[in-house]
Amino acid sequence: MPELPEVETVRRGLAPHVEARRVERVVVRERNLRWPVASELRSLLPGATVASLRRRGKYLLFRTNAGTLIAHLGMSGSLRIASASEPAGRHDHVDIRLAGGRILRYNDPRRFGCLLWTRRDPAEHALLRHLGPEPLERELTADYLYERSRKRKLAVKPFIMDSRVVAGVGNIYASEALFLAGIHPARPAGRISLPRYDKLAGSLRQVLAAAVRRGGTTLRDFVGGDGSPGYFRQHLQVYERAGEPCPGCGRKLRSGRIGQRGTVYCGHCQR
DNA sequence: ATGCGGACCTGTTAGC
DNA sequence: TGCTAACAGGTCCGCA
Repeated sequence: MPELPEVETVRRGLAPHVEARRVERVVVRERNLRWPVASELRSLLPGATVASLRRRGKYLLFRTNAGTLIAHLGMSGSLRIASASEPAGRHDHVDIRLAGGRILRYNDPRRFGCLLWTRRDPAEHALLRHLGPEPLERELTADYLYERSRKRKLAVKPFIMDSRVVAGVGNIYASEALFLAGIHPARPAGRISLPRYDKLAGSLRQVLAAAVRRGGTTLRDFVGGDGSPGYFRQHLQVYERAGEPCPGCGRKLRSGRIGQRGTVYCGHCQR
């Protein structure tokens, strides 16, 4: 479900509901996520007040006066605001009840997500420490991508999906950005010129920003913090469009597996 | 250091 | 209609 634009959409939807709000109670129904749900959610979070909700890559950071809740939605996770009267359903693993009566509810069928805790600067947490630059910030430059890719034989698609290289880029937006930049997804990262990385950095920024503006991409059931779906799906150029005509040249879009992930591309427009 | 495959889970869909 | 296999938006870990 969630890549950077979806996580940012969730953050924007949730922020007004959680910021400056005190946590009253936490109910953990299923501890077994990717890692066990941090015990601090029950020992330290109740009574704490959320100061801010930030995002780093695909991680959501709920900063409180007692520490920071680090949340990742994995592949199928969601966080939404529920009313106190809504009964918990299947896969509703954690409820965080807020002052005012509403509930921040974590649901995750596949349980690839996580809810962790740190009392220190979250940027220094082991999971965040090695994250690459934010693609929507100025720190992601063509020079940076060019330097990091030298001598790398890895295909460019898994290269830009590596969170240590760039934070927050998943399968959908990697596919889309490479199409926009006219770069073949299987091309070795180290065999791409500086000008082409300039194009790619621009394409990444463009596609991610456009997706954020439209509330992300809803493939199955993604909904933002306010419950509405994302509307970027209809703007996808190649993802989910294998066999359809390329928007650029009209030839059939091809599909294959690159770096163990399904990949759609145009064999003519992308080199 | 790099790159690959496996692992964690459930749900949906395609194919027989 | 029903069973099975493949695949799905993520990413860490261990091994070669």
